[in-house]
This record gives sequence, structure tokens and C-alpha cells, in this order.
Amino acid sequence: MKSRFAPSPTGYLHIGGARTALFAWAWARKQQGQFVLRIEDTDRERSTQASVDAILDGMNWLGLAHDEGPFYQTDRFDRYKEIIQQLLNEDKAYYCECSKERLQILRDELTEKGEKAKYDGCCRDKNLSSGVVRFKNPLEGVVAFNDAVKGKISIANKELDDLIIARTDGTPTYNLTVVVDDYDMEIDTVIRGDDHINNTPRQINLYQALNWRLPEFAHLPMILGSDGARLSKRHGAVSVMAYRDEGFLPEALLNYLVRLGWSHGDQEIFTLAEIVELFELKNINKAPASFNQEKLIWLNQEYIKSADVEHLIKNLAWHLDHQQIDTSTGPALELVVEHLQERSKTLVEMAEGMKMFYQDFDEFNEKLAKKQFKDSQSIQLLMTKLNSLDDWVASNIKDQIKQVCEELDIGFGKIGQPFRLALSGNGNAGNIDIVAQLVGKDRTLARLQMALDYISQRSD
RNA sequence: GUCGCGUUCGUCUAGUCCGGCCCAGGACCCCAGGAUUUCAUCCUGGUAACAAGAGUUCAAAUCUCUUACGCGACGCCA
Repeated sequence: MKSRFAPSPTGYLHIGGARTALFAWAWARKQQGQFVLRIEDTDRERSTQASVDAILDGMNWLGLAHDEGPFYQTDRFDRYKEIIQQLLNEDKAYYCECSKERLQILRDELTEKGEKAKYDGCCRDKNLSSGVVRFKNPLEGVVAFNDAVKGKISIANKELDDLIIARTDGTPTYNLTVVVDDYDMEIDTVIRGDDHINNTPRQINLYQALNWRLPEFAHLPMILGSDGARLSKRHGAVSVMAYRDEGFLPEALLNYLVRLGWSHGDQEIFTLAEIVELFELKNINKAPASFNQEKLIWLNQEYIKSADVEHLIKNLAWHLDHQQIDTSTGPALELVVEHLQERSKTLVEMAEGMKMFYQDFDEFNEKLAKKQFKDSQSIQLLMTKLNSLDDWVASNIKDQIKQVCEELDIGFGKIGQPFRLALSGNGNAGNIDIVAQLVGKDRTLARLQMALDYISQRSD
């Protein structure tokens, strides 16, 4: 069994494409079959190597490995030509010399009359020998197929026209290449977006003209933006790699994507292995789904919370580099990541939260400092106590804080809050004793001194 | 416009094939409590939907028809 993902390289890998790829990949894996990657680059005007690279990068980051390919349609022009010639020889296709202008006028006229704009078959019987090549679509009858997600679909042949299968320059067009490739590559299940659903009857006619067996079709509903319109740039990030940049874990994105239009009862969280094991085409929804960033964030957080520290560190590398955080000196990365795991929605957040352990800062958050840094006595006392601490571990630090509370007869928060701010600069810190331990003795004392300086400066 | 496809809480969805167990369940978001050294996490609870109408039936979210709305296709793009 084989399925495929066949993007055209006219841009980066976007969310919709990624989900299509995921479904095709999951189905192949589930069947213990092969997953084929094919680059549909017949449109040479718009296809770019940069896009090919971007798609490959995206697939790679997601971890959707292909078993065959990537195949490039531009490498297969001889094969397409052969098929086009065969169709011409068998009188199943013909040359057409209608100009683009004539076609445009024809379309305008038909649209005006309220009819479907389709080619009128003008050159069908002219026996021409140059121009574009058109496929002789059957005039009568109905094309019907059973879509694995949409169910029975049928359309009358008279709704279809004679589609162009080769351009004036001889290059083949999509509807021809996709049929030839899916046949040659022995694709059993064609999984693609339902924007292709209207092409399917034309392709089926092509299969039949060629006497080829039909694959199964599974048309996935589109992904919509929050406003119900087709997902596009104005809805925010649509590129898969933008989600890496924003701090998402690939498996979280995959989990989110698989639940967009597919479900297995009430289960929300799926490991990759579970997706493969449980995936069924029949559980795919017919209706389009809206992309909801909040749920993605929730999932991401769930994944971060339960991930292996090592795994997080691996995925964090890009962010540390990007945010220019040098972790070569300072506390062990593992400990910091572990501490941040429960409090980071994204890897970007986590990296930001790491800064206080590896970088010094010049000033405190002004608003918080004004509120928290008032009493120098308690800070002074805390400093003295911490300074004399030999074994710099969280439990001892905690004891010292408690002692300060007792001696001064104040609540934990009274000293805890200023301490927290002193350590972090912005108040974003978790367990104060652990944070202090990780920040280290020297830096902790230096920052408390900074707080003291701040207080004396203000009172001047 | 024509053709195709679709329509369950704000969002993702379960249930629809084989009508009753559904005055519709789960999750995100939101709200209220609780726990906690801030935040976060965690726990408990709550709000909220079968697009509309007609029909079949003892019984319809589930079957049939009509309407509305949405999306897609209608390219020498894919």
C-alpha cells in the first residue's frame, strides 16, 4: 500500500499542507505501506528551489519521513509526453489552437448567460497538429466515485469540458501529471485537500481513457481561519516553520493537526505511535475546521510538561541560539529546563525564562521595583544570612528565608516577593529557593545588593 | 451564475452508518471556588450547541424533502 504527499513548490509548507501530509503519512504507516513524497513542479514560472527546500525542511522538522522520493515532475517530462502522444494517437486527445483571448471571451459570454464557463470543444474535430493538447472528455454519462471521507460523489460529464493536458510549449499540466504519477508510483490512496474534489472526475476520465485501475480517493476538508475564511497569511502564522520559531514542539503541532478533522472518541492527546495505530480514514470529518491557536498552545504546554528534559533541550537549541543565550557557564541546563517545564507554554517562553540564570541584567522592572523594594532591613538581613551559607542548596536557602521571617516577625511573602524580583528582575520566577540555588550564590548576592542600591537611590 | 461539497456549544469534536441508553458527552477558551511562597501548575464546579421548516415514526441530532447560509471548482495554477 502506498500513499503520497504531492505539494507544489510555490511557497513554504503551510499548516494545511502539513495536515494533508500528516494524514497521508499516518495512513501509509498504519497500513505498513510506503509514503511517497512528490514535488509537483510543472509550473516552472512559480516553482522555486527555495520552496522545495522549505517544504523539505518543514517535513523534516515535523518528522514526517518519506519512504520514496522526493520525485520531481520536471524529471518525468518524457514519460508525460509519451502518454500525451498515446492519447493523441488513440484519438482520445486533440490539438487546440484557440487563443487565450478567444477563450476569455467565451468564458465571459457564458458567465454572463449564467452558465458554467467551460470550453466549447471548438477544435475537437479539426485535426490540428499544433497548439495545446486537450483531452476528449466524454460528452455523456456520469462520473461517480466513492470518496473515503465524503462518501458517494457524482457529477455529470456535461458539466466537464475538454481539459488542457499539454501547454503550447509542450509541458504537461497538473491533471495529466497527477494521474500518470499516481499510476506509475502505484499510489493506492490519494489523500489531498478537498479543493481537488472537482478535479477528481476529470482525472477519473483520464484513468479510464488510459485503461488504468483507479486509486481510492480521500478528500480532506479545508482548514479555516478563526473567521471562517480559508486559512491565509492574514490569520497569522501559516508556515509550519513559523510554529517552530514561535516555540512549538513538532509533536504538539502534529497532535493538534491530527485532531483537526479527525478524532478517536474523546481522546485529545496522541503520541505519534498512537496516531499511526488508531488512524482511520472513516473517522475523518467532512466539514472544514477552524484553526484555533489557543488549543494548540494548551497542547504545546501539555507536551512541554511531560517531555523528557533531553528532548526539550534538543528542541531548545534553535531558540537559545536565536535569543543568543549562552548556557556554557551557569547552572546545568537540565536543572533549569526541569524547573521551567511546568511554567512554559512555549519554547520561546522557556528560553526567555532561562535568561535570568545565564545573564545579568542592569535594572529591575520599574513598576514592580517601586512596589516591592521598600524595606532594606529585611533584604540586608537576608543577604547576611545567605552570605554565611556554605552549602548553597535550595533547602538551606529556604531555611534562611524562614529565619529572616521569624527574626523580623514578617510573613513569607514580605521577603519572598522582593527576593523573587531581585533574582529575576521581572518577578517571573517560581520556587524562590530553587531559583536562588540555580542562579548561584554570587549572582544572588549581587542582585540583592542591586536591590539595596535601588532602595537607597530612591530615598535620596 | 452553474456545478460540487458541507452545517452539533465561541472553537475542536463524540454521537449519525444499524432511530430509543442524548432534555446531547469530552476538550480548548471563559467564569466561580479550593490548594499553593507571586506567576504557573494542580483539583472541584459552572456557562454554552443538534442551521430553519416540513415529513416518516410510538420515538429523530440520527431517515426523507425543501430552504438558508458557508466553502470549493469553473486557469495554457496546482
